[in-house]
Amino acid sequence: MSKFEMKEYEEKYCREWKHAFEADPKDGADKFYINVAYPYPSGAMHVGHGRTYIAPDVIARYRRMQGRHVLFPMAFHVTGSPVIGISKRIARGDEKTIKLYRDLYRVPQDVLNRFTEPTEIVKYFSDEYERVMSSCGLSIDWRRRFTTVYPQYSKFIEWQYKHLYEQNRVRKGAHPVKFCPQCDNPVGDHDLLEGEKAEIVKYTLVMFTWGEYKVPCATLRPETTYGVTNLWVNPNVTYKKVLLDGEKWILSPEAAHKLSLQEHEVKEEGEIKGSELIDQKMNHHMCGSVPVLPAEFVDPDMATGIVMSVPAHAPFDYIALRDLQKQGKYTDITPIALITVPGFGQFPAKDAVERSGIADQNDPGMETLTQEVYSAEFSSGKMFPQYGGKPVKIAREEYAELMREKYGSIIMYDFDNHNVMCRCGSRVFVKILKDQWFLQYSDEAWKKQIHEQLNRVELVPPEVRTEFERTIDWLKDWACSRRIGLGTRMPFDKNWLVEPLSDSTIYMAFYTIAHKLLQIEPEKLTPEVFDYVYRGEGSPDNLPIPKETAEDLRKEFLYWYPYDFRFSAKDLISNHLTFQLFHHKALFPENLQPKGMVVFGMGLLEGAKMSSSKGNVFLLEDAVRDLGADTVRMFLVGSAEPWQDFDWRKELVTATKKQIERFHTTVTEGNDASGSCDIDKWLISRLQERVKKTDEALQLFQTRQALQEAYFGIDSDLKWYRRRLPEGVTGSAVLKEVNSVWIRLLAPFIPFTCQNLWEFTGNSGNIAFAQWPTADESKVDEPVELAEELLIRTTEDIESIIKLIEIEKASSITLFVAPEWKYGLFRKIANAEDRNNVIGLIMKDEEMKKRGKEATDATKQITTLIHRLPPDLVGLIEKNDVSEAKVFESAVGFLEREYGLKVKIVKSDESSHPKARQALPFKPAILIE
RNA sequence: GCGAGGAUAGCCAAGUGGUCAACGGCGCCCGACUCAAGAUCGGGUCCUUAGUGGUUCGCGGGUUCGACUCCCUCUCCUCGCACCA
Repeated sequence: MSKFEMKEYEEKYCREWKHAFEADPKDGADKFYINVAYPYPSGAMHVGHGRTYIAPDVIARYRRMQGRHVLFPMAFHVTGSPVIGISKRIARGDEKTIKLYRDLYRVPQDVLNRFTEPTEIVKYFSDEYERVMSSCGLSIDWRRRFTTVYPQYSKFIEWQYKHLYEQNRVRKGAHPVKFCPQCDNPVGDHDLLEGEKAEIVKYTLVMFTWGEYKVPCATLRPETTYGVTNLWVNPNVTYKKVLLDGEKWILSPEAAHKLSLQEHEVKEEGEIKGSELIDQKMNHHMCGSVPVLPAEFVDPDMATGIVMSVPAHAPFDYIALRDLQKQGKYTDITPIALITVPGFGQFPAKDAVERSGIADQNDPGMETLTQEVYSAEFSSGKMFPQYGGKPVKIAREEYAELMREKYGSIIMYDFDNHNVMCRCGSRVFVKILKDQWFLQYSDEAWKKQIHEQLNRVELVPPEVRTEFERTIDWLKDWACSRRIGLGTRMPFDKNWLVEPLSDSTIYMAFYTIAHKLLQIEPEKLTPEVFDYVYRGEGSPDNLPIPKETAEDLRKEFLYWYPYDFRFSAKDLISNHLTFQLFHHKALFPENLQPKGMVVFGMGLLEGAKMSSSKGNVFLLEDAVRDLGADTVRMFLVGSAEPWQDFDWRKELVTATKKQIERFHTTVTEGNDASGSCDIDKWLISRLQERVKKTDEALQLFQTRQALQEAYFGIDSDLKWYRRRLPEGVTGSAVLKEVNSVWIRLLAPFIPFTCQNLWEFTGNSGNIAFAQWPTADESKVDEPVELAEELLIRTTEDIESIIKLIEIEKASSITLFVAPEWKYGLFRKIANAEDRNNVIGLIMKDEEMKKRGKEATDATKQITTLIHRLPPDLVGLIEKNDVSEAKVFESAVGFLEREYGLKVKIVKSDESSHPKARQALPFKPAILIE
């Protein structure tokens, strides 16, 4: 088979299969609905995407051949903002982006010019996706293809959110987000140039008063306010006087700006130098009047730029105060302790500093030291009795609340240390987004339902279950509305778009009738229509669509739903895969909930992580063109199980191609064979086991294991088969039977080649619908397999001996077959309760007693042998009465031909040769001389 | 840092208490075919060795007659940690 032919039949079948997998409800058929997370078509498909869709296709094809009525649909997710960014960058002439699309994805220049319009990008790539997916032989019903911005889909989303809203699962809330003022939009971590690990920290502002002014000190530890001895202000900073929500405040300029983004009205009124604040007295209800001390370490860009000092419990404060006191200043200030911590003395901060030997506040160890005291006090600290005596853990929240209620404290958000930059180059701040909509995943009752539901979902591989459980527990409310991007407007608040992950939770239900919905004018798809179709609520009469249409939609939905399995990459467990469980539960009854999920691993390219942005990808289209779709398929599902990471290595893929070619050659050649041979029975017997194992593996989605059996297993059986054929014979008629089974067994993996061979071997029709082979137990012949196993093991022994001796000296092989009494021993030991202590048992036998040492030696050897043989085999040996002598006698011709030596078979008890005594059941003594 | 999963011979990888020196593939080596190369086919591939024995399955301990397999410590890797597909 030349490369040319492989390509040729692949293209031919691709055309023929265009409509082959369109699935309509069929009465009496056992449906199987499988689906995959749809792609976001913003770039070309690479081989990593390939596996995501090929693995489910293999399963779809397997089930179809089993007689299941399979639905495998596909659509495109185009909601969200990435393509908007891409088109902007292309419009702006961004080198990197243009290079990626022009050179790596090979978008023609005229098309690229149109990419300044975001929808053009997804339009172009979704067509490309369909083309490439088809060329891979994916058995998809393409009539159901849609994108998430089709008006009919929007109607579906509106219907869904109307329900969620009515169920009170979508609520308005305010949340702090990372926000870029220049883009005027929240930014996710992937939008950041810098500071990706930055976290939003929630400070409590402790409001000191200074005359008519309020002086906010930001703290993470409001419970320590009783221990404040002074404030710290940076004398070199010029602070602002502002009117914040109508009150006079003093704070750093940066802080003023930050708070203006956090739902506060900030009006600038004037300035005041830090130095002017030094030595002023500030008041707070909880600590009284305290002085302001100078501190250059105070960062105006950190929270409010004014800090309260608790030298008893904060190492930083302690050292700073100590340094000033060393200069003879502020010697009247003494730390005020208010927390006891096991392992520390009266002043934990002082202890920690002295223990660590840190000399000054610029020491890099200060950070760790602070953390140490902070953690110790948080986990095991207790407030002094006069401050309530509660554990810090609890007191902190209580004080924070008290201070917000009584002492004018408010919350301020800021990043922890990091400088955060947007991709646009502008600095990112924390902004409170008000009126944002949230899905109430934090709702305990809802969570409980999902936990219960999860127990009924089949998960592959089973190990991911704990991760799902964790995710459900960990989920908080999810902001489900966006200002910009493509998508559907919230039906109850048209100012917001439904967030991209939030509009992709129940679209598997849309697939079931997508092709029909797309024929209906969107405005007719009212919530009442969907209520009837998807929930069976109301009546099909008086809907905007004809009654028959409504009933037909309802029927088809119920025919396919619930889906049987959903496939997705493992990184979606913590969002999409779990979200969809929540939404299914909210909208559909118990009998329509998801039944199973299969989670994928990631893809590597030559050992390195695949990444489009780094250009480290291999395009699926190129792979199919260069190596053939079947090669790509077989490699992607055969080199690792779906949930394991796979590594696309050119060398291995090329080897896969050769394997397919070998398969093709073997089948083609075997087709002409006729007649029959002794070994036929063995081959057919083995084949049943291969079929069974392949099937078992596929049932568990183990595509790799299935291929091991279906391809390599049968291949290696055939190897032994050919070796055992009489001289000059290349095969027998039995190969036709093997071929027929083999072709069908591999059809889910390499459908093109199998279709070609299917026709070559005289069949017609699409092999995708041919009958899946099943094992025929009546063809399993244990004695024959056992005899062959004995021969295989013996040849291996002979070969290892030949390898070790000087072969030119040898002229004959003698096989000494174990005597009957050793077989008796074998059975006795195999059946013994305790195989390790059988000597006593054996020696009760008078005959064995007479044999003496010979018997004890044999017992030891046989015990070891039994431990070393596969348990199944031990059972078979014991059960079947195979005459070793006969097996070897009939194989003398074969053995003599194999080794070019004279072969003699001798019963060991009829020989006086010392070697003969070594003979064991299933392990003849071998003498080569 | 937290959560989940993982670490097996040159590489990939199977293997969950005795079937294990460890399936299979790749690479490499030898042989057959060929004028030759490639492809294909057969064999070999830890050290030793008449089919045996020894030392191996991230590091270090432990349980057991016996551990790649069970338990503990540590090291390293991958994924996720949210408003993003």
